[in-house]
Amino acid sequence: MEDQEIRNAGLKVTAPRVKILELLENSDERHVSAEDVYKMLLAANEDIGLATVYRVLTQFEEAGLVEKHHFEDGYSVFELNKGKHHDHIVCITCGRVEEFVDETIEQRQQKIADELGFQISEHDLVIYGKCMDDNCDRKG
Amino acid sequence: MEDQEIRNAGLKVTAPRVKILELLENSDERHVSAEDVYKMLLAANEDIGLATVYRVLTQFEEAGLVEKHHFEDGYSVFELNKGKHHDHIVCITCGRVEEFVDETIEQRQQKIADELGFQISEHDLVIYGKCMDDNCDRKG
DNA sequence: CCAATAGATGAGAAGCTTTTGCATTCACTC
DNA sequence: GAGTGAATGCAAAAGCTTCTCATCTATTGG
Repeated sequence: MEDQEIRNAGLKVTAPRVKILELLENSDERHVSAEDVYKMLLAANEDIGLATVYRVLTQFEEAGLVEKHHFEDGYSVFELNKGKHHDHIVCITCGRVEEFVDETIEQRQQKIADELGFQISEHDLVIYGKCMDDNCDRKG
Repeated sequence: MEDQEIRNAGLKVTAPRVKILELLENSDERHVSAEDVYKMLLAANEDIGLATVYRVLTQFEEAGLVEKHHFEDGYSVFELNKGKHHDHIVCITCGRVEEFVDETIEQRQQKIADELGFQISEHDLVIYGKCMDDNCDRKG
């Protein structure tokens, strides 16, 4: 049940929070923007304001339920925190996002951070490129 | 002379363009925002509008004179293109940016991109962490 | 089960960075 | 040096996100 997750986060169990969490858990698309969530809610006939979507997503992030990423698009995307760490590769043309994990890179990153005096607490690595998808022109 | 670089980029040699390029070349800070540039121009008693700063920086980027990065701050930063590729590690607290190059990571990235069907034409890798700088609290 | 209260919500306004429209000004060509 | 197309400054607008505030609701205790 989503209720408990929300309660554990120290938040009241309200309709918007439950609906948004359900949505994130059932969405085909793992990486969604606040606007995406808002549109999905409208499509599901839920009367939830965009401001609330932003507020709830931010609270979920603070509670560790979701992760927020910026990428180079001008807006933020959120994804359900699945516990295991992973990095992202983002298509600069169509916005497609793939996840990956590479132990070698992890280790090198750690080494570089150590050398430069950085503590990778909020670990977040993004590669940007161009994907070879057939319909790689506009987001779809 | 900056004039030739600007001319080579297919742009008219105007005061704003020369001033901004000079500024980028002489600034202590390699990674500056449009706002930073604008403020530096004001400080130098140059009467150049913010819109022009954005336009010029964008043109410089298209011409390959500078590189633009977003990082997770809400605004973009620009740096003079020094030709040699490098990646960035950014402090999520104070915004400090360090550059690094790691051949192993380069190779692994290439491999990952290949496997996932991405072509790394616009190569851009960013690590986010927390730096251990003494005055790591607010940008400065 | 109801009242009290701290917190949550919706709608719109506001904030920030970046872009655009337009009249004026300027760099380059002849 | 005049003509022309590009460049500039200003203000307005756009796009994403946050804030304000009056209203409403989940939770707690009686």
